[in-house]
Amino acid sequence: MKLMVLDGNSIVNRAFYGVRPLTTREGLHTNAVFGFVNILQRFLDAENPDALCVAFDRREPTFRHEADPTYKATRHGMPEELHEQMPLVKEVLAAMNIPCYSLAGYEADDLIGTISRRCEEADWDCVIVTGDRDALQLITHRTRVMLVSTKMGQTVTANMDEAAFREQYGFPPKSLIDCKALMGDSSDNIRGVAGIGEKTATDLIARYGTIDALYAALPHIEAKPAAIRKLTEGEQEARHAYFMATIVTDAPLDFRPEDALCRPWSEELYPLFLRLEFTKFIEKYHLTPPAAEAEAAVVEESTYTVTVTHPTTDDEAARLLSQWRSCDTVALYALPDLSVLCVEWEQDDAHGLTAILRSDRFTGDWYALLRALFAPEISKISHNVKDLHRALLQQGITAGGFVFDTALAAYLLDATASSFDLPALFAAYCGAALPKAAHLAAGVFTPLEDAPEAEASLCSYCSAIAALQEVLSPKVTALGMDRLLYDMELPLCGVLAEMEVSGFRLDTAALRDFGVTLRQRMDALEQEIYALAGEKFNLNSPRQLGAILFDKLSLPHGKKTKTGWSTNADILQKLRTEHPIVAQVLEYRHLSKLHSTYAEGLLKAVDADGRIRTRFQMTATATGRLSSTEPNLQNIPTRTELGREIRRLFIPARGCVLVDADYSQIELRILAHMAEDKVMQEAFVCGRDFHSATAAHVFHVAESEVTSQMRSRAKAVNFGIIYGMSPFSLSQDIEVPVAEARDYMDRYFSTYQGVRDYMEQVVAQGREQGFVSTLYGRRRPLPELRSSNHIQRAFGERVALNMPIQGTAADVMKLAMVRVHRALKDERPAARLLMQVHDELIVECPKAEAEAVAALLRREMEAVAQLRVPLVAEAHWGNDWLSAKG
DNA sequence: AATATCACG
DNA sequence: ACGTACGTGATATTT
Repeated sequence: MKLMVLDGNSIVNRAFYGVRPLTTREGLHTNAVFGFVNILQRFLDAENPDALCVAFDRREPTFRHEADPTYKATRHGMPEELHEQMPLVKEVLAAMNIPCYSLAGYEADDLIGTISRRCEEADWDCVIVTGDRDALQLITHRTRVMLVSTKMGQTVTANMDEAAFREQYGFPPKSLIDCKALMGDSSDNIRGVAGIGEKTATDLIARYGTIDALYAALPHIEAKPAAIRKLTEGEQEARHAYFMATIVTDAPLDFRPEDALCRPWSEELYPLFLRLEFTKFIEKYHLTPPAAEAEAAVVEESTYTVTVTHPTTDDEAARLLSQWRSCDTVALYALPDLSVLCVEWEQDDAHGLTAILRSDRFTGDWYALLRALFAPEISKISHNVKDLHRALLQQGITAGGFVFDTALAAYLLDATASSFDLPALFAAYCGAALPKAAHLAAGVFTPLEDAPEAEASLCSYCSAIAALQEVLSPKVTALGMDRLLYDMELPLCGVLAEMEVSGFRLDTAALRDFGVTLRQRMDALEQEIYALAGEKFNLNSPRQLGAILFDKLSLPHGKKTKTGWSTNADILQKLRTEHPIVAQVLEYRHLSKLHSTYAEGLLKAVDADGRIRTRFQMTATATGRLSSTEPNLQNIPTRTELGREIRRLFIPARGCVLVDADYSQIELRILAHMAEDKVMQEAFVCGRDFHSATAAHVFHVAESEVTSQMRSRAKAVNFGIIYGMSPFSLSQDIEVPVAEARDYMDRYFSTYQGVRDYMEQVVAQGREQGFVSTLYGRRRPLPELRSSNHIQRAFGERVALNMPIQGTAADVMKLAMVRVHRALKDERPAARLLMQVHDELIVECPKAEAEAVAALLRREMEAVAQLRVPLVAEAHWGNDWLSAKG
């Protein structure tokens, strides 16, 4: 039999500092609980013990404190965010039916010592899980310690048994107490023998085993006279330290190993994890609501859901449509291909009327039904409205009347949430789980009548949309985000859907050729590299490359990664002069990226009509930006000559041109506006080139005197400011000493004092409010700003500086897209928006309209906002993306 | 599934 | 004494 015992305080501590801050939507900190459950689960899986328990310290003083008031006096108490999580950890353990022990006057260590001895007496094995090396003294032939530590942000464990201990220390585990008696322990504030450190102590104990033996032999031991004197003078301290460092193994604890035998988890775990928003765990362990609760839900549902109808004829549909037109709103849930629709609405105080419409069972005109349902006259709330818009557009229907989107609302409330799918939102905001998505399982909805669980889950998803809207919409209003939702995000859905459907034409033949050329050059380089290395290896494996560069060729290595020495471009760039192989590798990497991601990658995504269609994600970023996936068209190369060749292959439809418009320095302009920095605003109002103007100010020269180096450094600082840089990171970027970088920053801030004050203010306000926000009220929660971990706090500060700027720019662009779309529809209906790349829009239009469309783009983009500096957009056009960029 | 690298704004 | 810019997504390798 085997028992596992955890040092609760030690593991919770590690979890707290190891896991980034997590809070529930209510603001409850949960990172330590999360990390604790993770660690616990990991060891349960690995050890599979028969019994399990956890020991905790008490807050009151122990017998050691009574013996010595200075014991642990240098420790500071735990931070509040950690403290508030201790009861939660214990709640979790209680719900898992895992016994917890603590005892007045004793530390967790003493209980663990006692528990391990009781195990041994009962002929059980014992595994101790802790991060505290002190526990190693408890190792015996039956007791092991799993020592948890953090290496490079990764939790690693060392399995310490008698052999492993002896190998590391050179003496038996019990002698660890003797060793500590001599060297002391600074973390517990135990002094030990003055002047004896780790080295001497380990050495002496390895030779004599115990302090008793050492002191008995003291007069004639082999050691420096100074050491002997120190030992003689320090004997009393040594005896005291021995007492302090000894873990008690016979505490008066009411415990037998059988008491801790593993039992099944209780039903309380589900509601608890739901409250902590640990939906990942709920899924992983397949937790389900307690039976009583499930019953209640069924009862509630049966009184709530009055009727489910299955209209199949035009007449039935027409009756429903007229009802829906008179409704305030209807909730709508649809399968991705619109083959099944579920509508829920209220009428005359009857709740939860539900209709399920199936294209395969519908005898009337399904297309006409779609047109009518998605006309603006029916106000609809749904989840992922953009995707509905797109599905409808593919059937030739331009939808209207979407008045709410549960995913977008939840995104506005907390853009950092990990998931915005319906079950996750329902769990977080309605506190209950949605039944399994049986209606989404392949083929289930064909015989719907024979699959009642599929129909039930379909209805409950639709119901969840209605329920979520009730909860979310007042929250959105309360946080002042109505404009963001109703005037920005919702109108954008239709615009993005059209862009996704339009796609971007690609010169596929030329792309194929380009890929072949790249492949040939890669093959040649590969051979040269193997020749230089003197052997063949996998060039795409950073690990194998590292072995060649740093082991075989013994080039100087820079940074370490988790698996070896870093071989990234920064490092290789610095090694360029060391060996000819380096430049070849860099060249190979460059070609290989273009080949696999762009040549091959894009070809795989081209549709039959020669156009490539991305998907815009509206809820992916923490700042409010869009993202582009499958394929990502927001990272098409532009920085190298060869890379730009890819852009040349993005072309307009026949008879058309591409018009490309981008905002000039939008983020810096927004900074000048938000910081109300008069000097920076001035530079934008009259300045021709903002980076030169900055350089002139910072270096105290006339703008005509600015050299290209001065300008490029000023530019680096300008960008760094937006990212919340430190002198160190600036120095890395522009490759100057840290002191010089600091000097630039000092000068920058004395030039732009408004920016300096703004930066202080935005961090302070973020810390107080717990979030930062854009000009339009978009928020990002920032629990990191209150973290007691300085690395996390520093990260929070950089984010606090960046998000309002990046996010405001994203807001401006979203408004611009809605305006541009509307203006094009009104004035240039033959033109269409194709792409957005954060500060850039691409439109495809008839050749003859290029100039007019360019003017329209500039006009609409600049008119979005009236800032204290001009908002400037530039537009060019051409026969491919590269030339259209101007 | 995690890691390293590199493409973009 | 730390560890280093913000925000993304795709690919290939390795576990």
